[in-house]
Amino acid sequence: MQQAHIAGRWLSTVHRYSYIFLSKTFAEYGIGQGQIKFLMILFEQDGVTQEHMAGELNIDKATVARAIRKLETEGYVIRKPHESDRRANLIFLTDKAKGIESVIKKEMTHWTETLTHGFSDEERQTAIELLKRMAGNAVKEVESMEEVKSNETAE
Amino acid sequence: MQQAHIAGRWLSTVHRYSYIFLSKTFAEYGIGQGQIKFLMILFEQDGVTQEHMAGELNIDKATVARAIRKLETEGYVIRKPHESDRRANLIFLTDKAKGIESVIKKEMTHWTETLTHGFSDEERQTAIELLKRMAGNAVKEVESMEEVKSNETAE
DNA sequence: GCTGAAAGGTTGCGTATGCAACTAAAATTG
DNA sequence: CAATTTTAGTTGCATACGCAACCTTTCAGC
Repeated sequence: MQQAHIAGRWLSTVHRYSYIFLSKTFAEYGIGQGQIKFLMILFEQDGVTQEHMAGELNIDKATVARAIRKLETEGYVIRKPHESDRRANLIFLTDKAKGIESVIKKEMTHWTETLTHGFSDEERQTAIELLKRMAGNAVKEVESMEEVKSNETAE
Repeated sequence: MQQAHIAGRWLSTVHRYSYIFLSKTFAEYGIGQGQIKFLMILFEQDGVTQEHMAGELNIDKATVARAIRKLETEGYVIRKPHESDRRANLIFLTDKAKGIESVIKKEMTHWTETLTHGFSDEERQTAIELLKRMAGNAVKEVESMEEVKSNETAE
């Protein structure tokens, strides 16, 4: 085996090039790479809170707030106040967003196919599964670091 | 198979949590996540140009310039003018950097082990190999997009 | 050897992100 | 039910990054 610490390098390269690709691809729609993931969530389940998205994507709620605001400004989503919890908003797709749903999904699929070009079906499946497990491990580790920290300050 | 476009989600989660972990881990040394990759390059080969690093990591030369400046400010590297090419600098590690080389490598290995927790040796190996191929595919695709663009403007 | 193109670096600007601090509205608890 | 804690969201600040424009220096072609 090579140096174990080399994994992060490829990960970081894939991430940065995904950023470049998605930014260029959706620029003509006024959508940045950072907003796509929220649209993808909404395509699955429309009308959720920002908190829900933050939890679903394991992303900071401040980042959610800004991404949703940008999408709202561009006319892709609207915020409706939650009827029984006045702290929360529910986020809904507009027709403008629904109109480009298929384009977005097509490009996302295209990018995944690009990344896994030359992979066998099995390798493609394995790649996704291993990445999912890595994501789970990453989240668990960082959360355990935070627990340690909050226990310390509580003493 | 699930939706193909789901791969990017895990990728992005792993990347963001790597960012969080590495930022926290190296904060006490005055080193950010963004500088680590350059130190790793220098641990392999000391005394290279910024251009070399940009090529090696497929990273923008402006980002290299800023990361190296930060490392220089913190006393981890020095820039020496290239003796035969007055445009270029050669970047060398200081003793301060060499003194924490083992710590950095240890933490990087630890993080990789965390990400691949519960993986068999074969899965760990596969994960690294598939990521490497994905990175290669990503770079190739974006470069081909740029070629198309420059051909268009040249006409 | 000039001239124009290419290469190495830097800086300005914009985006995506995390963290900390904040507000306002629930929810919990004594 | 009043006081405290938690939750949903926003804003300020800092970091990492890409792209474009720029400056020097080097190189290639004539």
